[in-house]
Amino acid sequence: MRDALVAAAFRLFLERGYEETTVDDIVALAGVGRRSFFRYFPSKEDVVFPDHERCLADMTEFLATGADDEPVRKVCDAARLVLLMYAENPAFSVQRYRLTRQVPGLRAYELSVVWRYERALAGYLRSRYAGLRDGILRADVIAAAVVAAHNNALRSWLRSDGKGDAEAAVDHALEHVRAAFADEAVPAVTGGPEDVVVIVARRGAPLWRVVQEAESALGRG
Amino acid sequence: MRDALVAAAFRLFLERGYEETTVDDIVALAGVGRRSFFRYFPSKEDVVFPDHERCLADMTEFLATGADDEPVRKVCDAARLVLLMYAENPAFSVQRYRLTRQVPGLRAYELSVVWRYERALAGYLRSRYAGLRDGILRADVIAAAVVAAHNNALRSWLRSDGKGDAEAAVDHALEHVRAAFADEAVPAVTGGPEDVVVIVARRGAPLWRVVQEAESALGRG
DNA sequence: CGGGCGATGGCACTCAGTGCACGCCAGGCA
DNA sequence: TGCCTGGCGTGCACTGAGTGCCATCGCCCG
Repeated sequence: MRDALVAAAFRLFLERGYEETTVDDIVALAGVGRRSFFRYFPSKEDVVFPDHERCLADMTEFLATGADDEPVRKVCDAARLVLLMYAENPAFSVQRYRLTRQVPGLRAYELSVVWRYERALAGYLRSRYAGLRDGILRADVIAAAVVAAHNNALRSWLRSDGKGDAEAAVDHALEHVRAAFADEAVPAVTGGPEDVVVIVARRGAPLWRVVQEAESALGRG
Repeated sequence: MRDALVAAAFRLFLERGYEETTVDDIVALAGVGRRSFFRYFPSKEDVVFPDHERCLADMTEFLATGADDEPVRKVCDAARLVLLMYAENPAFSVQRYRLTRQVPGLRAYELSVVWRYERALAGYLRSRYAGLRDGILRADVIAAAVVAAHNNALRSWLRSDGKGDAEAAVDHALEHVRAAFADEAVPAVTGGPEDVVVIVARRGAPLWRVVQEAESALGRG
């Protein structure tokens, strides 16, 4: 029933546009009652994002379990869960991307979905950084940066119709964030002509990590 | 007329809640026709954010003019414009904050407003970083981080009913971001005590630049 | 004084979303 | 077998946001 409604909805959305399709059209095509639509989807927008609720639950569970000695790495891995959901069904994801790009209402809805992911990441980081000076600020900024990097890579993959290696692109983007905010060492990547690199490491950081970051910052990693 | 509608709307929103107030109620209190409401505000949500359109225009203009030798500093200053708008009218801002916190629809709308600010910042940074390796990625991440830091400080100020120094809080938050992503030097600010610093400089870098970067990294710039 | 003209108001309409009650069907029980 | 019950789907009527269209009114200009 759910799947039938999603299928009917997307057929019509792609055929004649989102705003030009009414809920009555969808239920007529799916052969079900109008009232049933709103049983399965609280709003017309929800039918466009049928799998985010599950993915958000997965992310929350992921953040609540397992090792977490490196919070930044953990939230990067959590973000990758979202990419996996998109990559599960590239054709569907690309179609939805085109739809959300040209329908302001859907873009706004997507923002609220992304916001919930970001709050999940930030909530995890806040608890991990509790007690640190500016821990909450740091948590919010890192969560925002991770989401931005992930979405940057995801969108460029979607724009290329799902061709190319999405995972590699996301890994590359997240690596930038991880590098800028890593919990152990912070390689300084500057924007201008990069003839000077400064690396600052905490006392107590494993030497091999410092060496690794140095090599990476110097482009010889 | 605009102001009258905003005043009437907020009186009712605070009195009996946002969702419990219809547009008919607002126009009845303001003594104008229902059709005129939608002339001034495209939707019921817009009446809650009557000044963001102007602020966004101000920000866009600010980014398009003046010096821009340090892009990160520039976008931080642009973000401060938003704070100024909030600080112009603390009582109103606090009321609106309480409203948006408890009405999901308004929160979603606010997200789309924030998103437009973020895209303005990112667009500026994208043009400044054009040509750099991963320039677009860097632009998006920095814009997201700046917005997150700004909002973190802004919200904690709003939560305290507009007491305290909002500008100082935002300056502090933005300084974290500026430090992490500065265009010239990138001091690595981590959460803990930074009592050891390792400096690596590329062969061929001017010595004065190395000294400069080191001082900056050590927070003595 | 008459003719635009821009701002306002009224009216009817579409469509999303909701509350309510009815019908249907499956399963437990005497 | 007949009955009760609880959940699921459905039809219906209603509210309220948002829109298109046209009438109206005040105002400036020739």
